[in-house]
Parts: sequence; structure tokens; C-alpha cells
Amino acid sequence: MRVRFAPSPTGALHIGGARAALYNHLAARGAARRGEPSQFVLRIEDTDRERSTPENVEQILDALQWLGLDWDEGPISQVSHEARHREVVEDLLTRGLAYRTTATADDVRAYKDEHGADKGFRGTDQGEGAIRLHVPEGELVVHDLIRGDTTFQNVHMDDPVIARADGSPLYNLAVAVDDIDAEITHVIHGEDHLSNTPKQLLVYSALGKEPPLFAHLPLLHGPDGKKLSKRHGAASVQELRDAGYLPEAVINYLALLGWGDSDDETILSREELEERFDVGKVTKHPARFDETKLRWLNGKYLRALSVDELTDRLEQHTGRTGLRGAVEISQEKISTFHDFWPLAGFFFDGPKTDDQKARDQWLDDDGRKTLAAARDALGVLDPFSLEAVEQTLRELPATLEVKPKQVFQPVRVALAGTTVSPGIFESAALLGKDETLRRIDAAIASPGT
RNA sequence: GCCGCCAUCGUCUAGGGGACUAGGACGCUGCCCUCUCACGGCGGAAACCGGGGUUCGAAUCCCCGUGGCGGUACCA
Repeated sequence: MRVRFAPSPTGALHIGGARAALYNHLAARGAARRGEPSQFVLRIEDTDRERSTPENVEQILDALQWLGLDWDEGPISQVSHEARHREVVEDLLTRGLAYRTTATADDVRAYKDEHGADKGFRGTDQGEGAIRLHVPEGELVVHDLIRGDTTFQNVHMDDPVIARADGSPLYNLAVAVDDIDAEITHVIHGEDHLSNTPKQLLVYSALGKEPPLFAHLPLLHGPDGKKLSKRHGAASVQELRDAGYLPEAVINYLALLGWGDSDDETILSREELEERFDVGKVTKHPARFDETKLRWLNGKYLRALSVDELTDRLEQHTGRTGLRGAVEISQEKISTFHDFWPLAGFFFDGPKTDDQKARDQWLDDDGRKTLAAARDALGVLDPFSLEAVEQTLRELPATLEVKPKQVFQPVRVALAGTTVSPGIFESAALLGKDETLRRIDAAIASPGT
């Protein structure tokens, strides 16, 4: 099996593109596991000279690497094959299968007004202008692994332009030729290409080649059911990375977005995905990209990481060091990298100052009295260990004849400046005796209302 | 307009004529755990787009309708 991912470098790697890449990759690696020699080819579809830039290519390669989607061949620039494409075009011209015409899009429209909207444009050779392929009579059948056969009546198809007036090849010609030359066996790509496929079939048949197997993946939509785009938040792989997601979670989520097998497992390793994935079982309908489930999945993967591993990644993501202690006691409370700092930043930046409500509620007169008692009890501890802190604070409610919460929350607000934090004993132990006492003193000195 | 694809809980899906009182997951929700928030555990509500067929029997097959989406470039 030989598959390819062929993005056009017109921007960042879109999530839909990443999913297409993943499905190709899983298909190839899965087949390889079953003993079938398989390759995943990366080709850059850069024949659109206006929009294709080296920066965009770089972005796409970065994103694929981040996701762990490695390729066996490439990246191959489609433009680098231009000579070959021109040669094919010449050949088709010589054999009378293609012709030159100066007809423009407007002319095509005019032709249809005259011949009926359901009659495709048919031109004649004018010796100059763009190069179009003659569409024969009959019908073309796309054999699709996901949706079965789709039949297109040739009369509806305009003679497709395969090269510009200057001879530069266009997408439908270049794709087919490159897939033939690269001996691609399975073309797995977006459903937006479904209506292009008959045109490519024409090229295959003009060249006397057997077409590959096709699989047209349904498109991805945003939460509102509209085509996924920037305004839905994260729409590209780099945005997901920046938002603090783990690549392994993104892979798992994407794999299950539009595909599922009879097994009800949700958490699937790369290996399991490769073993189980079957492109024929991809759903036929579009799927909505919903970040909620990705968040949950990401939390699962995050918690499965060792403290060292998570610390390492978090330090890379935040550019800070010395996070291990805070990471250890925050791990079960965060779902993405981005959740970390809002939760644990107070260890490093001091208590939060933007939660007046918490101060008002817990640092009132009663609260500060409790804090004073806590300060006295903690002040004599030596060593200031987690066990000692916990034992000391746990004894306080009974001594003061108040509810546990009335001790723990004021302490929490004193240390963190807010009512949400990692465990209070762990937090105090991590801050250490001096800092803990300093923060409690500060809270007693500057009360709420 | 024309061509084409699609349609199961709010979301992602399982289902390929009887095993369906339609299963799982996220989310929502009740309880438990509990120093906050989470995590975790145990429950709950929640769907076959509509109408015709075919059949002893349809979520599953066919037709029509409706709705969504894609294409309709000398873009990819």
C-alpha cells in the first residue's frame, strides 16, 4: 500500500488536513503491521504560485512532526515535477485528447446559457489559450472505500482545464500524474475533492492507467455545524499546540472524530489505532470538532504522564523552571498545560490579587482570628513537613470549635489569594515555613472588608 | 440554478432485517469520596429527520420530501 498526504501550503495545517494525514498514516502503518509493505508519501501541492510559500510549508512540516506523523518519502514539491507535467500535457495535445482554447469562465457560462445549464462546456481547438481535456460521452464511476460507487454523467462536466495558457499545469492534471508516477494505491483525502475525482479519472484513462482506490473523508465542522474555521477558536494544529494540548491526545481525539469500530474503547494508543483503523469504516457524514471532549481526553493523557515527564513538558511550554513540586500537586487538577499557571502560579508569583470576593469572605474578623491561631500552631513546627503541617491544621478546627472549612479556606486564601488551589497541606509544605508564615502574616495585616 | 455527498442522544459514535426495552464516550445531572477545585466510584435524563413502500418483521433495504454540506476557477 502506498498512500500520500498532499497539502497545499496556503496556511497553517488545518485540523481537517491533520486528520487526513493521520488517516493516511494509520492506514499505511496498519497495513505494514499486517505484513504488507507500505509507504506514506508527503507531497506539497504548491502549483498555486500565488499562495504557496516556504513559510507555510515549514509550518506544515512542523505540525506533522509535532503530531508524530513521519513520512517515508518527501516532502516532494509538486512544482519540481513541472517538466514531467508539461510533457504529459504535450502528449495529450499531440494525441488529440486535449486542445487549446481561449474560452474563459464567462465564455463557459455563456455556453451553458445557450446549451442548458446541465450541459457541460465543449470547446474546439483554437491553437492558443488554456489547455482543456476533451470529455468523452458516457459516465465515470468513482469507486470509494467509504461511500461505495458514485456515478457522474459526463454531459454535466465542463471540459476541464489542465494547464494555463502559459502551459503551467493545474491541480487535476498534476495530482493524477504525480499519483501515477509515485505509484499511489490509495488516495485518502477530503470530500471536497469528490467532484474533482472524475476529472482525474479522465487523466488516468487518457494515460491508460488504472486509477487508485479512493476514500473521500467527510469534512470537519465547527460546534455550530458550519465548516470549521478560525472563528471557531482553534482551527489549526499549531493553535492546538499553543493551547496546551498533548500531541498524543490530539491524535487519539482526531482518530475517533469520524471513525469508530465496534469496540467501545475510547483511550487508544497509537499502536492500537494502527491495528484497528479501517478507512472503510470512516463515517460518511461530517463530524463536529468539539474541544470539550479533547480537553477531557487531554486530561486523561496528562494524568497518565509521570511527574518528571509532565514537569519537563510544562517547563518547555511555559519557559519556566523549577516547577516540579507544583506540578506534582497540580497534576490531577489540570486538563491542559494552560490550566497550570492559573492554578499554581501563586507558588511563584505570590498570592493572587484579583479575587476580592475570596478575601471578603474568608479574611473577615473570624477568618483572621483563625489565621492567627494557624500561624501560632505552624510557627513552632520543626521540621515543617507535609505530615506535620497536615496534623497541625487538622487539629485546629476541634481546638477552635469551628468547621474544618473555616480553618482551611482562610489559610488557602492567605497562601493562594483565591479559593481554588492544590491541597492546602501540600501547598504550605511546598511553600516552606518562612513563606507560609509570611503570607499568613500578610493576610492578617491586610484584611478583606 | 446545475452536479454530487450525507442524515442514530446536545456532541463523537456502535449498529449492516429479528440479539434494540437502540450500546459506549464527552457534556449535563443525582449520590459517594472530600480542606477548595479537581480526580475517582456508583446511578439518571437524553437519539433512530418526516412520509410512503418492501417484508411475517425495519434504525438497518427502496422511493419521495425536508434539512445540512461540498463542487460548479487559466485555486488546491
